[in-house]
Amino acid sequence: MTNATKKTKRRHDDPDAVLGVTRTRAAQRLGARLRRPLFAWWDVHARALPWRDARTSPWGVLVCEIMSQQTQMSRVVPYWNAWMERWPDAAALADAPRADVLAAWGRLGYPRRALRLQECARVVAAECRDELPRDYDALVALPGVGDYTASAVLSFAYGERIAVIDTNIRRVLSRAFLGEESLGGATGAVERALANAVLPRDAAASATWNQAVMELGALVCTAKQPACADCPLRGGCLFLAAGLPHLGERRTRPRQRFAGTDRQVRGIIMQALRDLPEDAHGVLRHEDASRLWKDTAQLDRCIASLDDDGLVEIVSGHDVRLPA
DNA sequence: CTCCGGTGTG
DNA sequence: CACACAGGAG
Repeated sequence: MTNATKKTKRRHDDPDAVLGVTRTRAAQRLGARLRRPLFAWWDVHARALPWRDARTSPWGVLVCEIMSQQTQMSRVVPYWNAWMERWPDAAALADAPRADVLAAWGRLGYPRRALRLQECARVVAAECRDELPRDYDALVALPGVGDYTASAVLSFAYGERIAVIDTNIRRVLSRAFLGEESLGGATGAVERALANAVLPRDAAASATWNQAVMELGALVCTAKQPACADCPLRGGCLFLAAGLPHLGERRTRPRQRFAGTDRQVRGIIMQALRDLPEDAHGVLRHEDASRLWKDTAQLDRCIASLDDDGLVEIVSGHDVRLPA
């Protein structure tokens, strides 16, 4: 899916139109006031993650962001280091066998991300002269790149002034500036407008702001147990002032259990394929696959869905292997 | 809104 | 055991 209609362009970004002039100005004033303590905190507490090295290419930043989708940074670090050494740019990744790409993805989870990353690499290599676009619409049109990832690349790799909105930033901004929890679900117009209202006007400062707010959400302003005593925003945080109302509340109803789901079964199959012995020549025979899961109907359904997703290939009718 | 992995943490 | 985690696509 590469057509431009799959993702909507950013709209409703004008804070005045969504929040009203008064609330917008109040948020801007508070944001300006909190910037200094936040940046001071960032200077001291920012984690020394490898992709924060100034020499990291925009492609390297993109790889990091894709790997980090729904995955903790600490788990990403070793994968990113090995990945960038093996495939330093889009052109290198584009030429790799899909089976190698999926195997290298290892236990990061959501292996479709690996597939999309390679599709993305092929587009960038073939259509963009191996150079990642510096344009929101072009980025968001790439496979596996949504609003968050496009914004993160523009802000962190290119230094453009754009509001980055992820789960951490939503939580921190909603708490500090609105005094309430960010409820689950899609990002609302209010949250988007708020992010734009408090984003520093200066481009360089805006990139630091995005990173610092995100880092604060990861290390201090966490979902369940925020360390308000250690927070650089405590002097102005509306959520703290209100007594942390409804701390940890979510609108989304509890997720389906993992045990017994297709996700677990698919994961087991992918793991078996990654860990196949050498003498298997990359092929998992159906007889061996059926020992991975008791419910044969579910197993076969999952193999079929993995095949549909391009994550496996079915050979000789019912054996399975990673795609070439 | 649902599906899509795997792991650290309380 | 429950739950959150630098989301994206159908």
